[in-house]
Amino acid sequence: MAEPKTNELMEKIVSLCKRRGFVFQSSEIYGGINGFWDYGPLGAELKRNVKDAWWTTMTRMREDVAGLEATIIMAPEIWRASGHVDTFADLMVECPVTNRRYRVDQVEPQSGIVYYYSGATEDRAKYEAWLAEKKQTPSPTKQYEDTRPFSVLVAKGKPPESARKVAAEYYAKAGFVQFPTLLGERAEPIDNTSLYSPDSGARLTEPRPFNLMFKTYVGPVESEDNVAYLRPETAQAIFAQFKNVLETSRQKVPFGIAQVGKAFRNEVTPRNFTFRSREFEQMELEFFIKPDEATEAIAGTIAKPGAAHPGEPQPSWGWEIWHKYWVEERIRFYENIGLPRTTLEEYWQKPEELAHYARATVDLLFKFPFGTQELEGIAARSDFDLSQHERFSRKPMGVFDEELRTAWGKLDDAKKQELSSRYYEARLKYLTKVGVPADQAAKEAKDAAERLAKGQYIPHVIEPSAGVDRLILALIANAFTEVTETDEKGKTETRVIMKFHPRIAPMKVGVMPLLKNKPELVAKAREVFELLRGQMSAFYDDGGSIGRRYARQDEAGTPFCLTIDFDTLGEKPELKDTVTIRYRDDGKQERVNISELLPLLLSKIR
RNA sequence: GCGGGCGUAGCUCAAUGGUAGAGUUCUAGUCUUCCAAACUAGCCACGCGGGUUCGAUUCCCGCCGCCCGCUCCA
Repeated sequence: MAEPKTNELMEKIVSLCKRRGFVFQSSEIYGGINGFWDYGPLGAELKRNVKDAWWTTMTRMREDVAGLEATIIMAPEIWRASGHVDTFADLMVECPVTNRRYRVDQVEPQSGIVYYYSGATEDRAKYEAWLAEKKQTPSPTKQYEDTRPFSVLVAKGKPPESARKVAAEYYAKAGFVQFPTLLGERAEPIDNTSLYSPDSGARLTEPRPFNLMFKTYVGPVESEDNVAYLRPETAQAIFAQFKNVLETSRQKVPFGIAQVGKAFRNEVTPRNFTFRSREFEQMELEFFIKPDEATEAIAGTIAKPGAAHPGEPQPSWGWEIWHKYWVEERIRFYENIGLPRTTLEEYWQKPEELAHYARATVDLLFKFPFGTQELEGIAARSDFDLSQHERFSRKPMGVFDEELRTAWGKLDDAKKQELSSRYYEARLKYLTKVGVPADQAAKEAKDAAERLAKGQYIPHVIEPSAGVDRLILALIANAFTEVTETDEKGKTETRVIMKFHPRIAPMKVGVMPLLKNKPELVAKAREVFELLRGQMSAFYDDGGSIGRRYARQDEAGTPFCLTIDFDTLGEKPELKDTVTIRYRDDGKQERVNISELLPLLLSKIR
């Protein structure tokens, strides 16, 4: 149940975003287009600041990360290697009870008895008991019957109750009725049908294309031969260019490749303002590490993570501690741009929730007004990605590690044997999982283990992957502050202050003359404005009263306002060439000499 | 994708089968010595398309969009 309060808050945030020019609906004059959003003047500055902060933190401030900017459209084979095409390229049917999807041509034909139902009505006694327990009144719009026909296949010899159970689940799930009484049951034997769900027996949905990737054609001819996709994530480009970056950046494992860019997913239901959009931007790092067997050969042991930030990277770090390291680094980043740790949640995915390639995944969640939702996922992806690209492209993705070769030579035989066989097992497991025939898999795994002994391996990956647009939304929600004030006449007024961290605030400073109709004040204010612009985003404003201008800047989230008054001009000689700096969050004011302004402000926004 | 609600100035809301009004914002001006002051003037709207009708913002249908619940989110 959504609290009405949170809806109200979201509405206020959406309204402010439009009113102040943070976010507009895409193509609004044509009625809008679902799942696409534009950033207005303030939103564009905010987004740029956030991306710059990420880029600076992740690449410029680190010696072990290099940048990349790849294209949105890439060779379609990339998406076959990554697994994005396979699952979704064909017509799919869905089981309405378990929601599992099947390729329509891969549903095994079944035989048995089909139980047909013409619909269901509400079991009022159960429904009312349930309402009483939940202390709710019935919804006036609630219908008490569902007239959609439904059918279930059960194996011969099974009792009709098993069919009824599935049918009841179906009707209850669809929402018309909570406690269905089934109508019009009749049974019929059937042979070799592919219309029913292999897991629940429920009648499958009509086949429909189900590909969440946007499709286009390269070249003027729209044929199947030149189909291409808009990338659904930026990560794959990093893997595809791994070797080129490695060779040109003079990096050695462990190192990372960072990229910021657009990605596209044809979401079934975009929701929650910009949170789930069809066109969105990602900030992704793929951090390549040695397999644990190599690390152990070099360092003798594998360091394990504790509860705290593990500190500076060490040669003994295995994948687990690297993973923990990146989780902590990413939380620090959010703290640095004004999202306190208390607004975030860490969610360690359970083994059964993990994607097929992942060894561990931590979601960093933000407490949005509409619920606690993912901002970033930090996945330990093993060597899955590079291995897949090696298999599909037939280009070697392994690296040669001098350190490993030297260390390996000094190991005793027992240790060599142990590490070798662990590496062999891991490779075998991967190869088997992706469908390589058993004898071939065994041979390839053996080759890989032999290469390891010579200093060669396919790096493993830790991937911190963040959504820019949902981060912007989080920052806006976090900054949004309402202040209600009552003046001496008893009139209450609610004002909005956007409390962005100065580092990411779209406008850093507002410059204004105290009075607009005094040319000396205006001239001096323009002079101060010229001094600052170019060094930071600055806004000159002389419209309306000074209070109105402050309020406007508060709503835009500008952390500092400078006011030029008669003392600036020398009315009080000791205050000549000083201005008032006014702070957004508490309205406090200080006098600052113009010559000190630039260093002072720069120190606050960096 | 299913079900429900909604759609009138930038925003918040009104009225109406005979082409719309307020507050606020915004713009310009007068004034104004620090937190949305006052006065004057001005700009700006019936989501799109079809139907019924002499006439539709109003009634009906379709589409688009937004919100809510389910679903989806590799």
